[in-house]
Amino acid sequence: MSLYDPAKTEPKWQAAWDEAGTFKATMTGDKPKYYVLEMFPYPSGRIHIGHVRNYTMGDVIARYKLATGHNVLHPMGFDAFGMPAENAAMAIGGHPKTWTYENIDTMVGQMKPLGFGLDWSRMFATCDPEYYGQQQALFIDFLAKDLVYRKNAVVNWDPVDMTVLANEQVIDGKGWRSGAEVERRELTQWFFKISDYSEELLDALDTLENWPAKVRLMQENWIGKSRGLEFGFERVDGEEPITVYTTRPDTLMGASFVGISPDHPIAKKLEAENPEIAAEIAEMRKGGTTAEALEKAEKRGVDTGIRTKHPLDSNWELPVWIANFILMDYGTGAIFGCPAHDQRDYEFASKYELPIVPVFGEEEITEAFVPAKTEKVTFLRGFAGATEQTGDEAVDAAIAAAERDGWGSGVTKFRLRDWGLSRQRYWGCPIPVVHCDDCGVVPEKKENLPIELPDDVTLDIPGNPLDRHPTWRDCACPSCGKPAQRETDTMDTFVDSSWYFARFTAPDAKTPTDMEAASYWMNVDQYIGGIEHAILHLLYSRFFARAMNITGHLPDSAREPFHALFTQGMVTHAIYMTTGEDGRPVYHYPEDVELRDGGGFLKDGTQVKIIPSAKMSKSKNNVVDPVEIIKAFGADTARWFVLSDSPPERDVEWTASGAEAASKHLNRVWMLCDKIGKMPADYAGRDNEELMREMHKAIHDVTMAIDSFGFNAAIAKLYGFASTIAKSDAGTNEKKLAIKTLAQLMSPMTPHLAEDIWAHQGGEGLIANAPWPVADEKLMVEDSVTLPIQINGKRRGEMKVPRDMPKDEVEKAALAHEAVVKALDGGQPKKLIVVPGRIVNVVV
RNA sequence: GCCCGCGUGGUGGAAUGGUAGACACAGGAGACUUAAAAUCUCCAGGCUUAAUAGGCCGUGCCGGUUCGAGUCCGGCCGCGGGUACCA
Repeated sequence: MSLYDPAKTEPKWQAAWDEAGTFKATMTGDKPKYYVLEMFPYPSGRIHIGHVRNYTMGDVIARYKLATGHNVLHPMGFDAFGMPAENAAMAIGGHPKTWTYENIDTMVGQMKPLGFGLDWSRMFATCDPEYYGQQQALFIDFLAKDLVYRKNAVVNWDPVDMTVLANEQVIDGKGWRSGAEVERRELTQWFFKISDYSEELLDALDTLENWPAKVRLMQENWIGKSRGLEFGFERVDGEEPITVYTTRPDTLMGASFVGISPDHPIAKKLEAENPEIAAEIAEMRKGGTTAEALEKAEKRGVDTGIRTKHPLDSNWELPVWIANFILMDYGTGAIFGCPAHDQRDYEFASKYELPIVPVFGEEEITEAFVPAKTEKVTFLRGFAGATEQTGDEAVDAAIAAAERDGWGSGVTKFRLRDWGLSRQRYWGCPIPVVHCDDCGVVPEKKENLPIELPDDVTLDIPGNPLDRHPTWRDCACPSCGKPAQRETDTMDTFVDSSWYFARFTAPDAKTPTDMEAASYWMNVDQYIGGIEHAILHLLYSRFFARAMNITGHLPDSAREPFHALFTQGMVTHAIYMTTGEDGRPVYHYPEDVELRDGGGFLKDGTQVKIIPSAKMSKSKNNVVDPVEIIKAFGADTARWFVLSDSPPERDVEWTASGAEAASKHLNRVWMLCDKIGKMPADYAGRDNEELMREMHKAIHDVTMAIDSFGFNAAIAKLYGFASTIAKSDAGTNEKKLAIKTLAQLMSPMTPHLAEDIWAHQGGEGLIANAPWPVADEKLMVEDSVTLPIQINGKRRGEMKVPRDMPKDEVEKAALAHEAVVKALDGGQPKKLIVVPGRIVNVVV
């Protein structure tokens, strides 16, 4: 008996696919096209098991679509700019570029043996000058169409290292290297005008029928359309009124104070004039910029001394406070505080002993009362609408009243902010503009692109090396030719990943895209990636597709670039952590940790802290390298194993237990094939009809499962079908057909083994190109079904009846069933429910 | 804090509102073998019972809708993702 040897067969079939150009994407013939894309990886060093899972899913779809007669585009590349390369250069020396390209080589070397059906000829990395040069061209075109502009925005500022920090580099409000308390500081930065598209990006979500509902909901909430009232608080001192925006104008009679952001113009003016307020604002500016940090920070405020008049009662004066929880970039940067019906206002008012006056509900209040706006409440101090009304009705009535009396107007606002793309970092795409003393900010000429990053930089001291490079900044003004200076900010890496899918359609084009290729291949028919990208990456890409359409780089039909989206779950693993001498966490690889006595220990006996179940991430070292499984069992086993058991959309805690069993099963299938190959050609068998029925059921079920991303379900069916073939006493012809069909159904998951079986059974050509089998529904039908019998909803028996037995006969048969007779005890059933082919329920 | 998910045997998980636990892993028993490996067969949610039959309980917790709820609704608890400079 010959054993299946993946180490020999897998490279053989990979070479055969290469030679036949099986996965090279072409636009030829009249076949329909299919573009399947998995989110490209960051080249962190080595691939981990999460990558294997993700790319195997995409490959199953790609191979299945190839077999169902499509021109398939299935490319791969690398999202290669970003902080980890700089961090590596700081930590271990070397150059980000070297580190990145070496990682890419390693990862490609690990991916190729997995046998993915990828068109490798289209591969690129976003740090290739050929790619980012085209990205610079896009930026210049966006600039010309007013899709990019400059404004001030806050960043995390490390006052010791004198550098901007990423949110990830701020730990508990302190800089990760210096340990200094981080401050929020304003810088002039570049922004994409994504907020101009808020309404369109929101409305178009309804057209994305093949996206998960949860992703659409998350984007809807992120865009955050709201209707509210904008109005001015007149100042007692007669200065310009303070304009506020509120989504709860119906609570205006519960107003307790007017709050403004520390970044509000009034606050800034006071900061410059009044040292006490300046000191207080300096305190408020401490800490990082994340929404989480701002929301969780203790409420803090300072009375400006300014007094305003309540719009409904000019004798009612309200104080103006600067409050740390009010954001300048949402609404107008100013609010009125209604502590009775807003949790944050309640905390603030309690702390500073400001009045808390309920508008609806009960007079006595011990916490903020915030019912859903759809709920009906009784108003104690309403000023518009009925006494009893829902929040929504009250808001509408309040806006109508304000508009009627002319002191405010209803407005629609969005939470979505413009996309800040400036990064004060080296390893990113240079922003192609020049600062000229005479001409101002001028875009670079396209013929000068790409503006390449200089190689001769050092990252041993904090800050952006482009700023301190002796010559790189110096250039001629593209407009007047006088000496000028380059922009030293680089682009957010989200820019790189917002159009790579379009570039894959023509990766060598001398313009960002080639319209013919883009029109043929776009949109991505099936996009696959992690749920962690549900908002930012996918929203930015949707914006970019629109911007690229406006600038003539994508057809109208590609404004929504991803036809269908599947979000796979993450592979998680415990994090093993110790604390370094400097007090900062040190993360250890799973293979360096031994688990015993309910704890984890390093080789030197040090106990590690175990943080259970977190997303595999290079920065936490909780990654598992698939190389051991591939070495021990081959690519097919790894592919089969990562798809089996867990539903693809669910997170899965990694464990290798079961990999060996998966390998054994594949071997069993091979031996079954070998055995069938040795059957006498004329053996007639007995179970032919039954085997053919099971085969057609398997074709049907597996096809359905693949179509709906139920890979684990497909694999469960394939286990069953393999076992059916093994046990069946069918004839040689039937068995050969069955094993070839099994191989075809397995081929998207275990392509090498499938090719081998196909060849062994004399299949024509490559199984990768063989047409997908089609189930004959007529051959799937069984004549009888087993109906469970319930009494009062609990299963008490079952009966076997002909599939097409009429309902009244089923009823009769059920009533004659011994369990029913016993339960009725001579009486009549209260109700009898018969669901044909499913169930009988007798209510007694 | 806010937004979005998820929660089923020892484990991964299955189940168009219709027999909860398919299919696997780990485990147990057996067959084959001098032995081991490999392979094959069988058992297996919990409690009750000598065992079987039967009965009771059971899909994070509490409540609701329904002839019938893992599935739908409301409230809680726990875990995960995102939170605009990690990618």
